[in-house]
Amino acid sequence: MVPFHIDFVHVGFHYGELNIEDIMAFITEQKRTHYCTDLNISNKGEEVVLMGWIETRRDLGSMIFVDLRDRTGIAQVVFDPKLEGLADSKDLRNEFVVALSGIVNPRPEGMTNKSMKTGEIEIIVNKFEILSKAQTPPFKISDEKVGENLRLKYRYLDLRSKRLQDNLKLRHKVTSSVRNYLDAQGFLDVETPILYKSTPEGARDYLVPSRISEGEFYALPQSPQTLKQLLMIAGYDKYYQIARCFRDEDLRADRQPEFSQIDIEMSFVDQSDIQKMTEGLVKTLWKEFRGIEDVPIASMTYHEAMERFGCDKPDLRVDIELVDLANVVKGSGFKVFDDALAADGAVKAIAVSGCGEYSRGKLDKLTTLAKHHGAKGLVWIKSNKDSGELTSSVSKFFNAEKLEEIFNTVGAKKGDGVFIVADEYAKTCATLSALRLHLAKELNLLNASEDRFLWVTDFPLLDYDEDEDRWIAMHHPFTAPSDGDMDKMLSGSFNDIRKLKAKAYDLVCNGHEIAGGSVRIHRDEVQQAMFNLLGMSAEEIKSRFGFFIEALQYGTPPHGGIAWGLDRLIMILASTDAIRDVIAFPKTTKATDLMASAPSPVDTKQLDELHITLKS
RNA sequence: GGGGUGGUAGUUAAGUUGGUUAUAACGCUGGCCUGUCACGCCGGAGGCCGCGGGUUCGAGUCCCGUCCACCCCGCCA
Repeated sequence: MVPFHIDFVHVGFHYGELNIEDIMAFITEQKRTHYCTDLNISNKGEEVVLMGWIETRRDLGSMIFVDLRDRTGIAQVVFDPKLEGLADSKDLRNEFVVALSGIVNPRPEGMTNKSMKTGEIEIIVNKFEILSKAQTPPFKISDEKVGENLRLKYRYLDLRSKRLQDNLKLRHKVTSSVRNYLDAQGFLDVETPILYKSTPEGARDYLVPSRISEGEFYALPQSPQTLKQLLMIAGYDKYYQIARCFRDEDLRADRQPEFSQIDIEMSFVDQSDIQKMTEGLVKTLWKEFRGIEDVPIASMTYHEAMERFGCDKPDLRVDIELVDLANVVKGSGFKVFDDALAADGAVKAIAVSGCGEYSRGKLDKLTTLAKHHGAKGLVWIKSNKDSGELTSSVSKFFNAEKLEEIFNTVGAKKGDGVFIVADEYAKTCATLSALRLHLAKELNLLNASEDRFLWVTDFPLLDYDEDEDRWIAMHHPFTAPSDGDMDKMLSGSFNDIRKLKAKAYDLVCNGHEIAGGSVRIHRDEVQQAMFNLLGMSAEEIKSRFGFFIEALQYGTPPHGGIAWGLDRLIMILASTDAIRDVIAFPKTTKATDLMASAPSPVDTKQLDELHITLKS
């Protein structure tokens, strides 16, 4: 007798009603022969054993149809409750778990269901057992309209849905394919620690207090960056890992606090070798999962991307580009434009078809959007779609000819709207880039049926951090400067620190950065110079990265690598726009787990062991 | 840290200028039904209108605060 005792009563039924001996007898004697969707007309007449969940039941009195669901999908099973041993079929409810045996039967003439994979057959049940009852679920598994907070709380129910099962199956297949690709090229899968060292450069770390070393902390890795470089120093040459990474920053639709990277590093290579290897992987994946032979991958420099799209990860599915108006509006006497140009800023514009008829209200909304991105305002010119007559928010300042000239310079046509931003270069770019994407979505100008890849290369080496009043690494502090800039960096003999370029590259797909990498610094004096540029004292360098600088001195091969955002990759392949849809147990935008209620308070005893006292 | 959208039955939503007992569909539940597949038919139960204040004779509705979810900015090398 197997112990079977649950001492609480659920609404509507009691678990004790189930006979555990019958249950165990059934699953001991009757092994599952098929998954639901394995079955088709060729199995006609076979006796099969299925196990799964009740998706729906249709009780017609002396005949009960049940859609049985398992990992593969759904098959219709038919009960006659008058038959011996089948009376309990009257009690079946949604999400009950059952085991059954029956005969595969072609459905009667005219009764097939073409929308179902198994719609030509049904299983006539001759024996079954309820293995587990279920409370009425808080939502129907197949209901796609249910709010996400409820689905996150009952994630294990939502995971039963076809949508999430398909996504997780896809994820499995993609990672398998990635592993096969890299394995075939001689890459070695090496695991690196999750408990590691805090390197407060870049994202905020998740910290783990040490019990044994009082007052000291581990950090969860933001990426295995230094570790994989150490593996190169150790001679492992070609490394990869599907690595879990952690960043304690605010979340977005495509950002989770813990996520997976396809982390890759290679020795004795230059940038083009890494790009070639990456392109091979893209093409392999897109062939396998999209059926596209030799998917094209464009390339442009960071500078070009900013000039043309105002963004370092442009979505090329949107056919709108930024146009520089400096030459056209220079000395126009319009203060907003003149001031921006005088302050070394920019005046740029986009032309958008279909905006010529935008109402004042809509234009005001766009102005608000522009202000949210830091611009002081938004200048618009719109063109009547019939007459082509121009109206503008700045018609007081420009005569008709000048407006016409601006309109034409931007490449606008009859019925288009032109939007102009004059501000600091970065703000101008950011605003128009956001506007470009917003309008493309609003006006359905985005060709969602194709994926557009783009390499963005030649990133600046450094970026200025206004808050901290210092230079920070644009990619990360291990990124090598471009060949021409190496000596300048070492000698400090550069005129403009902004102009130093990095051997860094991002792979962009549909406006998502799906992979990013760089050739690394492999000489310790260069690495030292880099840390110096970042304003780190000798002491800081030693305590944070001393081990790494030292390691560089023991024979470091030239090396570089790339890391893919695995979740974003799957997201694109699954055609969803939320990263939560491709992660089994995701967190909310406040980084909590609604199902398990994590994070949560802990016992004082636990805190004591960790030598931690909470403020207040 | 800032901005936006939403929160009404188990679910999804409606709820008018503040005014009787807060609606509907689905789900749940009892009954009937041999070809359903969004089964159908007849009946029933089900509400702290997110939470806390306030205004008012009267608040789901107006005001203030707060919590939660989602989207965006900052942030995310």
